[in-house]
Amino acid sequence: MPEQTPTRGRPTLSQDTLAERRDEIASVALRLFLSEGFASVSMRRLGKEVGLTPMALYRYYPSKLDILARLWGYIIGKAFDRVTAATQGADTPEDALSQAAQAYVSYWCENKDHYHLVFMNPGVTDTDVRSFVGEEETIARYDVFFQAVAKMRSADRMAPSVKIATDGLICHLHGIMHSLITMQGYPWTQADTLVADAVERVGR
Amino acid sequence: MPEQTPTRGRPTLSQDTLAERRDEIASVALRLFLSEGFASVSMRRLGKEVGLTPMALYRYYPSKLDILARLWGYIIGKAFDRVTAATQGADTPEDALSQAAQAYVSYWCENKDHYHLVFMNPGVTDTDVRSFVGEEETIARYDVFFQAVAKMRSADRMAPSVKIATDGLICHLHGIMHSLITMQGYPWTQADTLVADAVERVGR
DNA sequence: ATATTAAATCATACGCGTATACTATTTTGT
DNA sequence: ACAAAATAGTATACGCGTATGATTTAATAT
Repeated sequence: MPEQTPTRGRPTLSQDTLAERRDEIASVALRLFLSEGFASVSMRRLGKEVGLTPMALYRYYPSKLDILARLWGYIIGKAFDRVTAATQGADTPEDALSQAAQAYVSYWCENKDHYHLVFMNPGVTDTDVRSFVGEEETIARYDVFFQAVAKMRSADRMAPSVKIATDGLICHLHGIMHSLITMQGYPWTQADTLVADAVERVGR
Repeated sequence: MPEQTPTRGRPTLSQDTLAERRDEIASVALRLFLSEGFASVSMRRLGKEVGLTPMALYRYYPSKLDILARLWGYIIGKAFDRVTAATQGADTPEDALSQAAQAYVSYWCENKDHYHLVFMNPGVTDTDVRSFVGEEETIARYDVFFQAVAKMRSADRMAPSVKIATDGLICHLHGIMHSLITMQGYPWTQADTLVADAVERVGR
């Protein structure tokens, strides 16, 4: 039953205009969320800035959180732009991985607001995150780390040991970010030392 | 200027009754938050269960989040009860650390709701967290890990290398928990493998 | 006794995200 | 031209956390 379009009645918005308006909303939202914080920007406010009634926004996104989710890809993209840039100047595989890790962690630590937007969000449910992490595009970004680890070990990128080591490293880096950002009262060792330590381990 | 108490007017609640009612509220809140989730339990509902007007709760806690913060110590305590119990049966320092790490991570992974309550909370600000992590009692709990690492290396618990290694380990474990719990769509290596990997590294 | 004072408590109200029910718009079939 | 139909958009309302101001309570000074 291929859900055929009805012959009468107002037609749905074209995919183009739908996408266009979603983009418009997302770009305004990005600006506002970054400058004033996710929680502080209300749907009423966002609607006003975009030129829509608050409820009209729901024609384009099912919830406020979904608007945020749309920005994840963009923000993660920015983080990885810095990561890949950092690997360019490296002359050894070890150095490349080290640079990548430092760049990744320092991006999020320097942009705590981005970190909160992506990793620490209010009421982000499993399915929400799944829809974001599940995006091929986003997963693909993390391949930089797999490549770097594989090259460093002159192993195949698909080798099980590379998978374990890289998953471990990514978790480790996330843990450093998460701990240092969210538990600022604790006397942590400084980030670059922890990252260097984490990377060293991957080299066996 | 020692802020002397006025001679007229209704006296403030005694520290005892204040503490008593705070405890009463906290225990009802714990029950409800665990069974129905933090977000789903409204202050109106909590007030009704405790036998107070919603706004009367604010005489005892400045915000809903502060009620939650009061429960952090309790929940973290439960996690560490399991951690210390796990180290009892161990016969080598290596084994003790391994058991401790596995117990810590599995506690949070098995009690995702507790994890969210403590580590992933909506709108937890820096100062909020500081007030919780800053509590001597909570910080002291983490000493199990420092002790275990020190013993394994036959080093002093205060040695800088022990500090770095243990901070790194704690971050690593937090990262494993955080990543596996919040990004369930990603094909992670399973937790115990990652934890074993993390622990092995601390042993040089 | 009673007025005075300060704390405790409560009632009301605000802006939030958004569910729901309504109106407006735009198309096709007659 | 116009009725019917289906989508786009809007107005209203709900429960939320909680700020604010009014009311009640419990003590002392007269």
